[in-house]
Amino acid sequence: MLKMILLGFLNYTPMTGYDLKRVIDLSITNFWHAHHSQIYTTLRKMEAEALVESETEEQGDKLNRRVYHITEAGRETLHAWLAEPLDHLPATKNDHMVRLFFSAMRDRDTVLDELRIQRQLRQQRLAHYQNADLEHMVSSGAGDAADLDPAALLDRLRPDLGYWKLVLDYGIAYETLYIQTIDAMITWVEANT
Amino acid sequence: MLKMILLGFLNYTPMTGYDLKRVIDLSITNFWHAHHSQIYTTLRKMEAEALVESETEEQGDKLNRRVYHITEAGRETLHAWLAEPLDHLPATKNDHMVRLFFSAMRDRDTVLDELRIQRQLRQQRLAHYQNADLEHMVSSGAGDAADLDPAALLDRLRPDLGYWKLVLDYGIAYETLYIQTIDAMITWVEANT
DNA sequence: TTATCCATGTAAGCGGTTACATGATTAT
DNA sequence: ATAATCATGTAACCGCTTACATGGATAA
Repeated sequence: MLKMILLGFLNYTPMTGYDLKRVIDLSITNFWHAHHSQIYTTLRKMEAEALVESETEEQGDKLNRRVYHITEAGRETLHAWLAEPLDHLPATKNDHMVRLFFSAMRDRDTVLDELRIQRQLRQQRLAHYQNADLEHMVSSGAGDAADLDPAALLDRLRPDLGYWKLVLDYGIAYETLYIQTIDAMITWVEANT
Repeated sequence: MLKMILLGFLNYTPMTGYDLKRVIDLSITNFWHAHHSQIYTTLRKMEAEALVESETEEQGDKLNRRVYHITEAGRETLHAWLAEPLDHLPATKNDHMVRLFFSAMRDRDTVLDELRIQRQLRQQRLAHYQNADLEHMVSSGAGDAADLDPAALLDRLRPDLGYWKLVLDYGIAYETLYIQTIDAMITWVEANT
């Protein structure tokens, strides 16, 4: 999966591992994440599989940048992956719900504390989503597309913007629901324990 | 995490690895899951850590059942884990949203197919949740609590039932929202691509 | 001057998946 | 007769986290 994500971003423009880490953290971080260590090692594996190639940008006394670009084989792999519709529900994990499941054996106050903390964190994430301005993020170079000027970049990514907004809207709807759910949970715990 | 889940269930009653696999799949499966191979190996590790102990039930020509029970150290570990409120948002992963994010480079029909397939799967899960009858599941021995009769079992698990229902209600609300979101996505794709 | 950003890696180890392997019992 | 359920394991491998390690450039 991470391989496909890296191919997905490299399909826009060549980037370093550092760039990829940043761009993931600025976009799909709440649907997929990876530490830099994993990204660097995965890129090496992908190069061995000929999905990407890299050139080291020599730059004097600074640390060299290793810039990766997607290969034709990489593009094919990416498109093959996207061509086959996902035919099962992605597995979800949610520590908080698991803990809630076992909460009859906990202190009432601990449960309430946890619910309030989670509520606040969800609220923060929601605010972050709501303040996100995709067009601005793209044109200010969040994607950092090499040698293009902001306007040209925005133009090239115009078709993507619609899908990115769909994903963002889902994030907003999800966090909103989660907060409502937590509120109902708090009310129930206060009344029934 | 899996260790805590196993402790959580063993805290109700002693069980085999097979039982634990089944009870997880009947309860929190949509918030956490594990293959039987992982459960068996994890139980062995937990026994080495003295969190659980096991006895092998000899039963003639049938395959022996290895019944695990929680130890005092296990109970302490479980309670310590539950006592500390979760202070960060659990990481989420969602292949479908990641794929949607990259969907500008896909065929319109592939995207729509995928959305419709995902919608159907979500609908099935929702129906499953809506048909779930917690009291019936407990009293008919889904938990399989050893030597207790259904009525006594239900009585003992009465305090848990409230929390289980909260988690179930969240599941219902989540799937409902997801289906609505997919519908909006389908509409958008049909109109704009 | 202190912290953050840029930039890249290695290594140990745990978590988790997939596949292999076996075999009796019970339900359709 | 066939499939599903009960029941337990091993092994290879990949994914992922955590920690270690380094060092220049830039901003507060």
